[in-house]
Amino acid sequence: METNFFERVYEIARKIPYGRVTSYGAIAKALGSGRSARMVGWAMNASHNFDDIPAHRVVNRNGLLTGKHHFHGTNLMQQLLESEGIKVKNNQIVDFDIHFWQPEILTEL
DNA sequence: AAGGTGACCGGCC
DNA sequence: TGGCCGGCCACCT
Repeated sequence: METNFFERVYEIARKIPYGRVTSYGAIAKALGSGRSARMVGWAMNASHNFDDIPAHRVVNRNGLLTGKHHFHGTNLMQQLLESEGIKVKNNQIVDFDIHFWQPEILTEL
């Protein structure tokens, strides 16, 4: 078992419904460590090795597309979100609280 | 083996 | 109002 942490993050990321978004902190909280949001972000960094990870649905608590710079295209992330019916304005998700989806808390795995 | 980094978050000044 | 700092934990050099 190497880096099960990644799999846990991916497990939740994959559960993000279509047209919904979540924050790193929310995923971190789902993992049981609400303050380890950085790890979530880092895990998403490795998500490039997996095509099943909708990293574009994961943004920071501000609903800002902080990780868009890591995508292949500069505005690819925004296009993907808009493609799912999510409006993005100035690199920020409009009505983020509405589209926000909180993953189920994984008490144990 | 130790130190630095990171797609964050929350609090403090 | 906004900028700075600490915390958190895994990965990389």
